[in-house]
Amino acid sequence: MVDTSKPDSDELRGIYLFSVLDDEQLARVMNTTRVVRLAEGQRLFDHGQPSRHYFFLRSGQVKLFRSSREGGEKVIEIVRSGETFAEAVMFMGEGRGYPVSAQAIVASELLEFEQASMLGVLEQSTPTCMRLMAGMSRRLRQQVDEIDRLTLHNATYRLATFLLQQIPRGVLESPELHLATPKHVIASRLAIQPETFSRILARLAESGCVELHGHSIVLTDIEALREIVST
Amino acid sequence: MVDTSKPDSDELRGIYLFSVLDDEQLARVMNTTRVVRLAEGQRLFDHGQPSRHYFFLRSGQVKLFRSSREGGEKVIEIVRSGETFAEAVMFMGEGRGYPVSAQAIVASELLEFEQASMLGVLEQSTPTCMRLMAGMSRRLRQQVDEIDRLTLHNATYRLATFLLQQIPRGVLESPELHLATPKHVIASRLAIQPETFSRILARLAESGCVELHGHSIVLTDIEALREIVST
DNA sequence: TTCCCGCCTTGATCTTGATCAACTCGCGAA
DNA sequence: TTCGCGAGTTGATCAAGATCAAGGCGGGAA
Repeated sequence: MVDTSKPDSDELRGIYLFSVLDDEQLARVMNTTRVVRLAEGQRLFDHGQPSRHYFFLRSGQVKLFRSSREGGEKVIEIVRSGETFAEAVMFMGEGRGYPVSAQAIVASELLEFEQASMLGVLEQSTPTCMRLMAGMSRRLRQQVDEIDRLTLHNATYRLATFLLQQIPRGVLESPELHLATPKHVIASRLAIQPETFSRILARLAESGCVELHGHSIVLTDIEALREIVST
Repeated sequence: MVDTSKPDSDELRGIYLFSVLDDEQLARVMNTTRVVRLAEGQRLFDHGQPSRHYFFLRSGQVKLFRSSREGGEKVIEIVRSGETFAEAVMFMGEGRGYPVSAQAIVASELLEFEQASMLGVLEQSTPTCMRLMAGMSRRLRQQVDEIDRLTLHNATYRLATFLLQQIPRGVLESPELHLATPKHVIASRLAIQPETFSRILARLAESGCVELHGHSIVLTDIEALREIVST
């Protein structure tokens, strides 16, 4: 059961970014920490809005996205519980604001931290700097992978890649995936229209790669999916 | 005239990332620094290759790109003289290697630094950590912008955005741009095929936005370009 | 100077995925 | 239970941009 109250130091130290802070540093972070609850569909922040906080998702699901004037929407990332986000924004001050918008996909509970206090802590804790840099570096690489997929590969490839990534660690054959996220959100994450998403999935089922049961998908032929991805 | 020999401490301190190091730290960096010269078309490193160095481009031009099995190529970034690159790779160890390939577009001269020595320096210099994090944060935001353009906007929008970004600081009207880079490389940077790139440029000329003179482009109607971008 | 090669352009056609439209299904509320 | 609505599916058509093909042009080498 997830705690729905003020965080204690144990919970904070369980967050990778804070795991090496001493008591005094942790206290500084904790002083400016708030619990935030979002209803389904509720916005946390908007693209361009001055950024003063970063977040840890205790429970629920949050999407980070960009929207265009014409009503288009591209999901940049689906944040899952146990992850932090918007930490990297800290270093641009309030300059250009958040680079994306954030909205709860389902009712969610978050911890909100102040950038200012963290900056002070970073000055003192080199190991924490290293942790933060490692995280940013990983995300940078993921973004390059994303651009690669978007420009060098088609929609079927992207969907197959996504499905393979969803396989839980350790499962070797015919895993059953439960989509905890509405399909149209996943479609946007993959830069595919919902109709096309549905059609491609149907085609994969047709060819025997997968079996569809509503929100659950059985990958009946992983090798075939790997084949699509390695082309 | 650019120095073609071993760098001195003045040159290194001119590099933003090193600008706040003390003499001893700078010496450590300098000890493992090499000068690298690349002929036009020469590779510096390949995607996936174990990463032990990062670089500063003294002169010339280098492209960072991804390629697909089918021969497709997407330019992720065009590095210009005075810029550093591959610094962010430092934190993943030699884990998955360079996330992109690097190749000289024209004959280039670079400084090559060892990641290992820099990691040691970072442990000691919090201000340098801050600089590095700021740089990574900026790049992260640029990548989000890139994904936004690729998924939410069409090729004409991307090209117009590119042209507007090329306007030198301070120039207000009808600037003349000199493309220092082959058009097919710019096309790849924008995820457009060379033919389409050429056609769109022709259409912009047709409609009076720009005037084409080989590698030089006069933006005769900046407002019209802004209009395209703000749609 | 001439030749040649690679970059660029232009034209014709094709393909992927978007768009428009209609319908089904399942679920929550009254 | 029925209603209504949003998500998802399926079908028909469309359009942006890719691909295939054929020159033109310009710069470097001999």
